[in-house]
Amino acid sequence: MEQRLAPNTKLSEARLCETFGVGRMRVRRALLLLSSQGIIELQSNRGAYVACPDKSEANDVFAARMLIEPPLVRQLAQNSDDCNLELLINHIALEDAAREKKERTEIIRLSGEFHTKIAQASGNKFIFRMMRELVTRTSLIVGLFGSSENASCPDDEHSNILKAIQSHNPELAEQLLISHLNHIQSGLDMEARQEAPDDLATILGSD
Amino acid sequence: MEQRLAPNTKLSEARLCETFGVGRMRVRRALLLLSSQGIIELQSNRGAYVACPDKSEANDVFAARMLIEPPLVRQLAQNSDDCNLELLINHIALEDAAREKKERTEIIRLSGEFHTKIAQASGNKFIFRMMRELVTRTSLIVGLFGSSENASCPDDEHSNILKAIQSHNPELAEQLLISHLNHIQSGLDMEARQEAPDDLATILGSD
DNA sequence: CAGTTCACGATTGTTAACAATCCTTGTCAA
DNA sequence: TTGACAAGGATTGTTAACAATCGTGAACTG
Repeated sequence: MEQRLAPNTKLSEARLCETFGVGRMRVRRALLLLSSQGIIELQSNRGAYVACPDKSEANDVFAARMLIEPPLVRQLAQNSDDCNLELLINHIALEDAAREKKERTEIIRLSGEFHTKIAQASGNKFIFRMMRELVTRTSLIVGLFGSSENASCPDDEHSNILKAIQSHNPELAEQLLISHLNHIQSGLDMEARQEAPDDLATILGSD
Repeated sequence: MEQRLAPNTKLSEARLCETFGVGRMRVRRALLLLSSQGIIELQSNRGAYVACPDKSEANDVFAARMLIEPPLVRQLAQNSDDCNLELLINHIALEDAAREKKERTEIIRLSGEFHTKIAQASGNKFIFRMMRELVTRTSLIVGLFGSSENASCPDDEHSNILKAIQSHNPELAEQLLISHLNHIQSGLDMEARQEAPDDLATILGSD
């Protein structure tokens, strides 16, 4: 989920209608759904604006992830057969390929997706949903506060985390993930929020 | 959030319209929101049915809560001043009062609310939202699989948990909460799902 | 009698017109 | 010049009619 729309951008119904060639009803339904996920904010009689998380919200997101993800990875390292991990193994391959081809857009997308796939590998539907929301929100935040170069997760930390999981080393896996999250968070500049490029492209995956 | 509607009950738009005296648009919007929270299930061209979690989903819910809630309570016991806990203290008073008056409905409602207030006391918006969804889903499950007598959380376990938090005893608080969740889960009969009373009353709090 | 088909009623999905609200802009007065 | 105010346009919220889909039951056929 890449950052294509600047926060606070207004999403007018009419514009979305013609952009996607779809009726107003569909657009309004999509906007309602997006607002329920906190991706946009609906203001009564005023329209929809893409969410603009502030410093405090950013901290909350990372605190929530810090609460959930480490024990999740630990648990995964404890009791997971290679069958469950196939998803993650394939994912790392995709990430490597994208990094080799220097497809920046794809790298960013996959970088977030890795974390949702960790949740998916747990096989728990609710944990998956929670993590997906948190990762989406993290993408928004990184797009807002992130320094331009390390917008993606640094280097091959993902790969190392997976290796720790595969070798059934819960402590290491957990520790690596904690470091990883800290790296992401410390790569943010909480003061000067930069304007992201206003692109207006394909967000709203399925209406 | 009490159980007033049997799972798999169909919610027809027309019926909801006249029940709540509101236009079809409002109803549809509410249904979409409820479905996004997993409370109901929307089937295309067929209508809305209240969700009917199965055994596996029930396990997932408790697993997710087991992952999140214990460290949350531990954390709360570590760094919380009495100011943050005022919410919980007042809540326990409400529970006691309701239990004294034997207001069964109110007891059940407050019993779930205690757990969302724990999340609220953390001050983290996202954790609060996650916990609220999990508690709602737990209510559905308890209504489905719960033995009739212990539909609410047993006795004064809530009160003991709060005391452990107030006395800054993280280990005890965490342990009490784990036991508490286990009690709730073990009070369920996963085999014969009983039909809940079909009442049709005020769900859909705010349209 | 069992099974299939078709038509009708009921319900949901969609569209378009209408109402209400908000924002802008132009005007006027201090 | 600046501020308040009002009119107009633009945008969102709502309603009601229409279209599409689904379930049911009767009629028909083997």
